[in-house]
Amino acid sequence: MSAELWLTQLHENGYRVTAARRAVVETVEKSTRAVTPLEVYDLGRKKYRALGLVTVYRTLEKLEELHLIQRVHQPMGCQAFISMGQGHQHLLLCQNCGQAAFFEGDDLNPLINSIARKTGYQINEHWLQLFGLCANCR
Amino acid sequence: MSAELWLTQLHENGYRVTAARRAVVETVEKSTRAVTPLEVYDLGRKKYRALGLVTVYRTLEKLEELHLIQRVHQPMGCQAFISMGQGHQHLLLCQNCGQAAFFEGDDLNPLINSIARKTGYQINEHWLQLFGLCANCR
DNA sequence: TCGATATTGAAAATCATTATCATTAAGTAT
DNA sequence: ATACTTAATGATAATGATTTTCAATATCGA
Ligand SMILES: [Mn+2]
Ligand SMILES: [Mn+2]
Ligand SMILES: [Zn+2]
Ligand SMILES: [Zn+2]
Repeated sequence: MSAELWLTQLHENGYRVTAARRAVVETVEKSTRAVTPLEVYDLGRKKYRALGLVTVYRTLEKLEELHLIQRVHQPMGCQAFISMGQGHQHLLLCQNCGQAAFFEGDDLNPLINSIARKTGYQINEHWLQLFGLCANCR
Repeated sequence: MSAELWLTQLHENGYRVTAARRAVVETVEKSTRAVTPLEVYDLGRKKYRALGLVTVYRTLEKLEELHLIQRVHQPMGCQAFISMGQGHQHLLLCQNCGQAAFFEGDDLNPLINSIARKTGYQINEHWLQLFGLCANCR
């Protein structure tokens, strides 16, 4: 559904909407877990047979640049992407099946202020990620 | 200082203490920022001329396995290591010079419990990392 | 001191990612 | 709807980081 929005974003930013990009966008947008370029390639080829792996890399690059997707870091590797959540959200990942859930409501300000005072750092950003087992896998 | 402890750890776990490993250990242990294998190689060769890059990779692998070092994930790349903090600590990294500071005292339990309830996940682990500018760079 | 074998570094092999380039096709202007 | 400019594509080659192989060496317990 929102795949169309992504394609609109691409178009509005001067990029052309092609069959290859459709396949990539639809694949990544609908996934509820982080997908690697190779996974996107395999899944995307079911939608568009001629899709090339190189184009997957290039399209993911553009989607990341437009903040439509984000890179997901995990113990097993950091070359996976998932759609960007709405607003200030973080990820909760299933260690067994990879299922991702977004959450919000973390309030790190007290901690951040305290650390800033103690260390003298100016703190600009934070990464927070939770790992566990989803309802199905636990 | 604590480099000797690391070497002891290696020895106690059945690994031999060699000149190459000394060079790697002393380099990584004293660094206050995350270092890549290539950086360890360059710095380590000043201590032990014959050091090979392959040995750096192999030694880092063992140090990580013994929980003496940890991998550091950053926007620019995830192939860097820094000594493991004492107890439950997280990293605060300078976006300019890479200077790392450890901090503790984060209490995510209320958040984690709340998220667990809402999502049905069993949460086992969390990653938290702060980014900013150190006192020198700000 | 000796000897079994873990470790080493050079070189070759892998593997993921990136660059080239001739061909195709998106999208605007006609 | 057609033509045209040029972004985009995918096959292929190149790159670069990490791993594997392997013969030579060095560690460390006996
Ligand atoms: Mn947050
Ligand atoms: Mn914590
Ligand atoms: Zn799961
Ligand atoms: Zn700094």
